[in-house]
Amino acid sequence: MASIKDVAAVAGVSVATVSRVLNAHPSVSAETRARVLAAVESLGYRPNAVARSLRTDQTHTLGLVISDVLNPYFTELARSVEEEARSCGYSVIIGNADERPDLQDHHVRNLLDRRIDGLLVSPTDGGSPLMLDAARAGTPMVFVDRWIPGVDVPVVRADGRTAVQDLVSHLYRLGHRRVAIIAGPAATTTGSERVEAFRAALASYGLPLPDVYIGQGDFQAASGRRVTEGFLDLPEPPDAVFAADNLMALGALDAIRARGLRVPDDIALAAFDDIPWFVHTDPPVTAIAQPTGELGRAAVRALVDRIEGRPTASVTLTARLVVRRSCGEAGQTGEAGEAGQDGGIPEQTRVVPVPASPTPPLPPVQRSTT
Amino acid sequence: MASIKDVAAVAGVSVATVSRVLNAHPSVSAETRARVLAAVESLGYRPNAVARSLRTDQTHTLGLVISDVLNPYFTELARSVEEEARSCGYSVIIGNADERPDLQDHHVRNLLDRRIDGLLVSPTDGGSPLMLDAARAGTPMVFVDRWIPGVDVPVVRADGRTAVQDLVSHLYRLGHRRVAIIAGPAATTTGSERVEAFRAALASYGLPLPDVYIGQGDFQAASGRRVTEGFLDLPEPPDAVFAADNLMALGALDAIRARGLRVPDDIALAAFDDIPWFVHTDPPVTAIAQPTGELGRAAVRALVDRIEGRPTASVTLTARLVVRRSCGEAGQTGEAGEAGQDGGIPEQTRVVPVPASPTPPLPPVQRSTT
DNA sequence: CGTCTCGATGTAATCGATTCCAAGCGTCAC
DNA sequence: GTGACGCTTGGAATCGATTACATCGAGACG
Repeated sequence: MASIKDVAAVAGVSVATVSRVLNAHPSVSAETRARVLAAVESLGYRPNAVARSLRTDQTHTLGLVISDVLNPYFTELARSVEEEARSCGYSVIIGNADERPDLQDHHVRNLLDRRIDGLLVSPTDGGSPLMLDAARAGTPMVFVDRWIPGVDVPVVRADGRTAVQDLVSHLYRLGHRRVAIIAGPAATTTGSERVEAFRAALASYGLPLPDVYIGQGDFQAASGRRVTEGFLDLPEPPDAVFAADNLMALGALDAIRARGLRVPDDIALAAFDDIPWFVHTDPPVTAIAQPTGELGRAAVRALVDRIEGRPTASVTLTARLVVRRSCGEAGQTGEAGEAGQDGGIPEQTRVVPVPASPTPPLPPVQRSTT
Repeated sequence: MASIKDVAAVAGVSVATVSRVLNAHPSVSAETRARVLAAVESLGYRPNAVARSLRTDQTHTLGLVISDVLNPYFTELARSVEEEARSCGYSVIIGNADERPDLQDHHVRNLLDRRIDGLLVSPTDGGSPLMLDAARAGTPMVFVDRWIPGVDVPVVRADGRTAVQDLVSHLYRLGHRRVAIIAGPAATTTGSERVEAFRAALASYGLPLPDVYIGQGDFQAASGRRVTEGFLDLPEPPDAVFAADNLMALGALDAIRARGLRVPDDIALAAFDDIPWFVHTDPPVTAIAQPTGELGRAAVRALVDRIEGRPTASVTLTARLVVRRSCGEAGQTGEAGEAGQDGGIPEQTRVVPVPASPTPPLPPVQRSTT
């Protein structure tokens, strides 16, 4: 592959001049520039990004470490991250942790070794020494979706408390009183937060959340199935189940169907994270939708700000409840084609008109500087 | 960040010796090795992969350019590729083309600039000059799923002809005679191949595939919806629709539901590419399943072979029909929990027991050296 | 007409590794 | 005693770029 030396030789100039032309340095005569460009063209020369990175100490690359690519929520997040990064002149290298701390560490180490300019992480656990060290050492870093408490790193996430409150209100009005949750790993913020929000919302209706109604999942489908089976084996099974992510909801659907039970007649189901498929499941699943694309874009902007030395703010957006049929038929239906998803596909969906809620709603967007 | 020089200084040796220790070169005394390792440890030194790549002209990185990350088929493919690559000591950088040739080119160029060791591509179109040049220039390359005819690059893919034949046989037995297809872009091999296989299978049953029953899609949900609407507007709409990928099937479901029609009573639906969600849609969707994980692994193995100078073979695996309920109830039901997907989730599924087929079945696996 | 300035270009150092070559030194055989 | 050999180790070139500094020539100005 042709190098800058070859170009210099063909154009009859020094490598410095070639470099100047390539980097749009002003002090190159028009005539020389043309000659160099012609040489570049004729050789099909492309600068070696590796050499350039070594010299400039910049890779124009962002690392993104996510918990599970197979989860449509993270897939969409990854996509929006790449899109925004590209428009900012950065590439993205994705590391998939599969919810495994060791794999997460592997990817963080790998990305750091490659000298990425900045790191976007949705941590799988409470944080390995490696990640904490990196943060402390000044690697530009931003947490997205999940975060690690006590680390001085901006966080871009969605607050689901209002939406969870709306969900509980929805369940309550449909007559559900024995409600259970399939929780995510306690080590993740989203895992514990969603349980707490759910518990608080239930409490505001005077409903308990007994321990047997808290199933420990790991954000994967299989755990949703396992936990749901446990619920159904209880002497007094719940009449509604809330899955803390979409894959565990899928597992729950599996388990319920395997028992020959019907949603929502025998048991209601709702999920955190909305995905296109939920419109077409049997029945369509009521879910809490995060502004995923906006989350990804905001995270990239925050990280790029940090990389380029600008002040960086944490961003909190709000999630919203999307009512479908999996918790029971509300008074009204709204069956026709409705609000579209990203691609403009008609969705069988109703964004809940903020039902009467005993707790004050949160402001739609919070911003705080870190 | 500490460099090899710092390590050398701390250990009281030259950089050459440090490098030897790091690369497990034999001629270093045990005592020196220990001293160097101690220095590495105390400094938290990690070798700079950028510098190393520049010197060795190897990045130990594979590029993967896929057509659409949001398509669960490609997500799973990407995941298995990364997994296998990791076990071979390579990292993967994914480029998402979003079915856009310009984006595909952007990513190929970017990956080439980064001097990846090899390229895995599922081309969005017939192939840009850029990609053809790269192939000709000797960049180790392997096509996966889709390919570009006439280019001397190994192909790893699944043959769906048998499965399509099985599908048509299934449709025929259920009484469907007016069958339509939502095709992918003609520029992709999978786009045209699936139409041809479908047409051939129909012909073997004496059924026509008139032009009005061939809808032009682009592998995205919106096009599936649009094409299906067109079908339903025909004076004589089809009684069965075959979508050439899962996203277009999703769009078709949307369109059918928006008309208030029922699957399979009013119209049957089947899809190419099986995904976990198809088990839980209303109704569960009959689909042609590719051995996605194996495809990804085989592709990586082929590419690594090529990179490391071993002979490389094209690989063709076979897809199989998975019968569910979206084409109508067959004689039997098979309602209980059944064969699992990758994660072991019970699926409401029946792998078709190779129905009587007028054409001879293909051998299960073909291998040919390229 | 000499010098000063400025634009255009080249020379060479540098980034952080790897690796060839040479050198130092101890040991052993003759 | 000395030459050869082998084991360790260091010096220095190298990969392909960027960039500070030097140089050179031409035009401006006193």
